[in-house]
Amino acid sequence: MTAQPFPVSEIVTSRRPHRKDAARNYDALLTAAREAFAENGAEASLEDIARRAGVGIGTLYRNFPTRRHLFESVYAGEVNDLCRVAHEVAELEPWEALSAWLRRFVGYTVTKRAVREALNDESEIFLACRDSMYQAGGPLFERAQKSGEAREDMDFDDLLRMVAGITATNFLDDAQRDRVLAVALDGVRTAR
Amino acid sequence: MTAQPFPVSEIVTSRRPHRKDAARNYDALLTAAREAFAENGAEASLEDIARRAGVGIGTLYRNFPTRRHLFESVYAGEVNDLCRVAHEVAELEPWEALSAWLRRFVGYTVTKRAVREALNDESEIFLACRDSMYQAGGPLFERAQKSGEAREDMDFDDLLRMVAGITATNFLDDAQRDRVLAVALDGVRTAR
DNA sequence: GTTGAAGCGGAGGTTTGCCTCCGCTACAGT
DNA sequence: ACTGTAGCGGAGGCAAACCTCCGCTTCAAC
Repeated sequence: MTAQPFPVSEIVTSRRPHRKDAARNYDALLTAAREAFAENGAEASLEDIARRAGVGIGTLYRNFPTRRHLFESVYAGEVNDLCRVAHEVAELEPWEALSAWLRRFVGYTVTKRAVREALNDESEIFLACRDSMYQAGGPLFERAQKSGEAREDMDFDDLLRMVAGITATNFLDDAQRDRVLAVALDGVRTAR
Repeated sequence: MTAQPFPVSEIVTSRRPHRKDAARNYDALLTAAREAFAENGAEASLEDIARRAGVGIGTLYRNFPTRRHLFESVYAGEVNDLCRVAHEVAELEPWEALSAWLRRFVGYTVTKRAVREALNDESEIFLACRDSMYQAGGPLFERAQKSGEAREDMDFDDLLRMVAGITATNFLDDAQRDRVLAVALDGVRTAR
């Protein structure tokens, strides 16, 4: 949520301010935005986000001149986390590592809800974020392919979109989501 | 698009008017709405729909008092079609029948785009539509299960949500969508 | 043809969200 | 402690979409 020394955050447009109160507001906005985007999708009301964060609408616009700036900052934060997780799971067995990482991927609610709208987006930041996420997660998939556990006739982009699509859907409950995801991943796995 | 003698349409709220011009407008609205919903999701502008249909906004509201009436009418039409298709494919081999039906399911763009928002909806009409769709499509799935081609540890609702989720996502192109869908369906199939 | 009623359509009031602007506040450097 | 400036916040103007209402049009029954 705050700054961290990872590739993606360098690119991100708006910088966390230096003054103490301002920095607090910045963080509050990011948190509020993540919540709002998760709840209402990428179209969430900016005024509502400012209200949640307990700041004026002016403050929101100063930190994030456009809705896109805000959205991209939140998105970049999640991508960053995912990149870090990819490093953390690298020591597990191939398939285990991949599916652990995908489970984390599922947990990122902003991306989950908005990825459907944003995944085709051409903006520089989105592309950069996707790149670094693909660089972090892709090897996990390739490793699983090399070890013979993941099928060869699909690529990492296919996989991510599949998982994103499934997790963006409404389910009766979390159990159903997990069940469906497991079925789909069985399709990714080669002969069991 | 117009009236047809199938279960669901009985329940639908708004009736096609008798007068010739009125009936034409009604159909035009339904067509325009389907287009608009497919393009912009369930939040499409009603004024835009009226414009596309070449009628005044007042006419739209007379036929469909609320956005929901309109949406439900379009939805019901697609459900109807799907029910009919289910009968048509009944003579094919079990797995073939199921996947042929699902391919048609994928083609229904309104449902596809909006199902994610609507599939948990509690409205009477939605429930009724889902019921009749499940009654039409469910047997195809059960047949595939009995013949040993579909796994037993998931139900038809799981399957539909999985397919809906995947097809509602953005893909680079249709080829990718088909590829991903095929992978997921491989997960549904039992040992090949 | 006449005529009554069903249907039409869009002007306009209302709401909701976007974004700018500027007088006020409070931080941090000296 | 003082003070310049970065930062605050919300009033208010604008745009978009919603929905109602009512005078005009057009159908179809006779």
